[in-house]
Amino acid sequence: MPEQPTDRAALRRANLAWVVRVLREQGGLSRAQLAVLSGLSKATISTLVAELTARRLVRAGGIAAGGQGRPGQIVELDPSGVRGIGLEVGVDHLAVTSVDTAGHVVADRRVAFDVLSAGVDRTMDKLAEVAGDELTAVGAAYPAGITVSVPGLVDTARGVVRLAPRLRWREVTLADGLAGRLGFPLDRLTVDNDANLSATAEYEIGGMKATADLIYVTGDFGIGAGVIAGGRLVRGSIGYAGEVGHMSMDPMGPQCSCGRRGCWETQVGLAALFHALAAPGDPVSDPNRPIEERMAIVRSRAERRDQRTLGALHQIGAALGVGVSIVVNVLSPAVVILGGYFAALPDWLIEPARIEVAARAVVAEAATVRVVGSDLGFTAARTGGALAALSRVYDDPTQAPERMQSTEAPA
Amino acid sequence: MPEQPTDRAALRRANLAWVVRVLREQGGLSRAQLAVLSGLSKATISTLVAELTARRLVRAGGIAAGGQGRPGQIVELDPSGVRGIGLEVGVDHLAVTSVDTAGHVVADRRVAFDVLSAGVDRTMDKLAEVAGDELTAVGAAYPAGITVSVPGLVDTARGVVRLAPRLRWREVTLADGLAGRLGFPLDRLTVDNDANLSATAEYEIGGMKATADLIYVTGDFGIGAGVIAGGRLVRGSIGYAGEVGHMSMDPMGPQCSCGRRGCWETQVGLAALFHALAAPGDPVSDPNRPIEERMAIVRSRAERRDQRTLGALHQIGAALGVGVSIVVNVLSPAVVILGGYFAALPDWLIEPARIEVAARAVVAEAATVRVVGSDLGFTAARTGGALAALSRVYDDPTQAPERMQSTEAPA
DNA sequence: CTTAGTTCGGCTAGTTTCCCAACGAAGTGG
DNA sequence: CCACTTCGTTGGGAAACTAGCCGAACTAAG
Repeated sequence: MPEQPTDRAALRRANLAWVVRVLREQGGLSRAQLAVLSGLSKATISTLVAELTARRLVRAGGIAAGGQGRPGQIVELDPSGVRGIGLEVGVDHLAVTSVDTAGHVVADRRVAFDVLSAGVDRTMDKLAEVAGDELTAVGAAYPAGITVSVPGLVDTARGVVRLAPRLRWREVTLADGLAGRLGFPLDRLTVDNDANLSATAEYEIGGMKATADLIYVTGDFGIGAGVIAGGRLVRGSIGYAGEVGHMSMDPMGPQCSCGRRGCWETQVGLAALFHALAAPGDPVSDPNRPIEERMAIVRSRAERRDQRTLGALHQIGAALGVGVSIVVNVLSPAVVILGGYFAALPDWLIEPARIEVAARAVVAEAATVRVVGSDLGFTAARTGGALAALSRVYDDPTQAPERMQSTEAPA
Repeated sequence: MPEQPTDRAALRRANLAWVVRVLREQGGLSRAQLAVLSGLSKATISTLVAELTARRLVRAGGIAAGGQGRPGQIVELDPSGVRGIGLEVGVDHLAVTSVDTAGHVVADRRVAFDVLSAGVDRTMDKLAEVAGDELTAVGAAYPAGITVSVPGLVDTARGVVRLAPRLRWREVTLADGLAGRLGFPLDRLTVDNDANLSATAEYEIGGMKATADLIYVTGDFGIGAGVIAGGRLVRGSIGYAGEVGHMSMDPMGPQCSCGRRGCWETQVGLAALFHALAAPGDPVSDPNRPIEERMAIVRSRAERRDQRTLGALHQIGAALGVGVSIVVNVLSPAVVILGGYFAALPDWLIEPARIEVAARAVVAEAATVRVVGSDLGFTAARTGGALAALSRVYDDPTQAPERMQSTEAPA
């Protein structure tokens, strides 16, 4: 099981990746600055930059202003060269997002689609169609990879969806199916859990970017978590880390769909929310309305200080905080990011959650752990997928194809 | 914060470390086998082995038997060259362990010492004395490092014990104090939490060795956990990961010393055990008896099928399982190792815990996660410390001093 | 406007580390 | 004893980084 030892090619790869990583974190830098930061010589930096330019990962930027002496020529990421593509399978929609090397979302499209009635094959057909459109739109840029976000347990190594109750999927060989339909290489097509990818998105470009220890909690009918520890995604031994929805919170709690009692999901899942704040027949509980619309109704009621709504939200926020405090005590993250519907009702859910966490975390921790709403909204998972796809090239820039010699136009 | 880029020295270090790591995991191998495993050339392997030999990390072993052709000369770790030293501060004792490169414990000494009445300074004096004796005993071998295990929250970067309630320590600059007293370089002296080090020991040499995702749970008055995910210790943003003792398990549970209700510790800590299985005045509850003796009494009662004892153990085992199931759902480890007093009563605590975990873990997980008792007993923490100290040299073999040229005796 | 000073980035020579190919060494099998 | 196989070393060569020099480009001062 020992990782590969390092040969010279790996050394080069590591240094190319280092340059890309620094440019990504610090923005444009001159070669001289890169040399100082890296400890490598200017000559080495120049060859690295030349190779990255040939691979269309970086390009010449402006001229560094100010200071004495010859100004440096800025080297910056080239947003036009490479794209990462994220796909998303939801219960009632499919979506695609494309990000450039700078981490900017250059395309985001969501199409309504009833996955349940379409079934696996027709869903894959449609997903391939959506992905194919985006691949065409990418044009001359190199599509570094495609990552599919799925709300369920995923065997990432094989690209198989083991179990996605909400989609009624079980043992779906999604990576194979898509690669075949798209003619896209299988090794650049991955499938992952939505919470994991959302956590990745928050880590890469979210408000708490580059926080090495963070946890993302999805708020939906099911509750899941994506865990990043020490700057690396924690998947667990069989890839099922973050399945926090079925933590036992209350031995006497209500029955859960999993058959047990008092799972966290029964306290803070969307079903619990609707049950707590609306009688049957209330439009808020109408499963045919889009979730954003229902959230808007809840928000307006809360703003009108409707007592039942406020009470329900407070109760759920508190239960949310109790669960979060457990995860905090296990993992000691710097920040817990609440996504999905939690982020849609920040004023009423996150504040009570914060109070519970502060009261329950280990003393010294309470002062440092932050609980915040996601600002990526419902696009977090697919954006994370697109970023994860990009990271293939970030981690090994030699994956990007080398451009022909710069055709120097003769005078 | 990008890590160091790779220069040639780092390349060499990585390859030296790779050889050591493989030899540690696979035992002795010939140069030819190492070349095949690594993908490096035989020539490169030869130079790597030569350097490691000069640094006394490996030595020539026997001759590989069997097969056609010239038999290979085995290269194996040299147990005499380097030592890792682990110190342990307990409430009623200090201890020291020394391990060699093969991971074998070559010395283990425990001295009774009342830390509470001695206070911080006298404890550090005594600890330095114990460590000094061991440094002398190490002789010609190179002491790679010293790691001190403390039952509490530790700032590992600074070597400061932030809070250790059982020792009544707060903000103790242990690394500085010891380094000064011992004349040992500060950068090779670290302080860490006992659960983290126990997890390290299990990962390095325990029965579940090399399991990349494992969790170690200490059973004592306080409950703590050491988390290894993806082969790396998870410390959390401020180093307080694994503080599972104060997870809220039951909103209506008994009062905890931390002031809240229903913490896991109140259900499965040693205090809960004694409370459940003995009336006041019972010798089992006598805090002046050593813990091993009290456990022996409990064990004999359980073997005699004493009803109160069996009931208490079953109840605690079940609560143990509920808590473990939460951690399992968050982290999806391959194994949960129960240490401390849990390991002393395996037949009566671990089996009920297993049943709860199987019933509560996410479906697919229940089949794969294992719950076992530690077989390192009460020495896990200090052994882990010694191994952690060794890992400094494993990770960068150039830390070990280079021996003079092999003084070839003239004929 | 000229000159001095500073910094940038490319260039060349040199070092380190790894790779390749060939070869002697040390066994087995006939 | 000889063919055969495999091991580990050796020498030549390539890849990648280093050191230091130089022209280029800009600022500052006279």
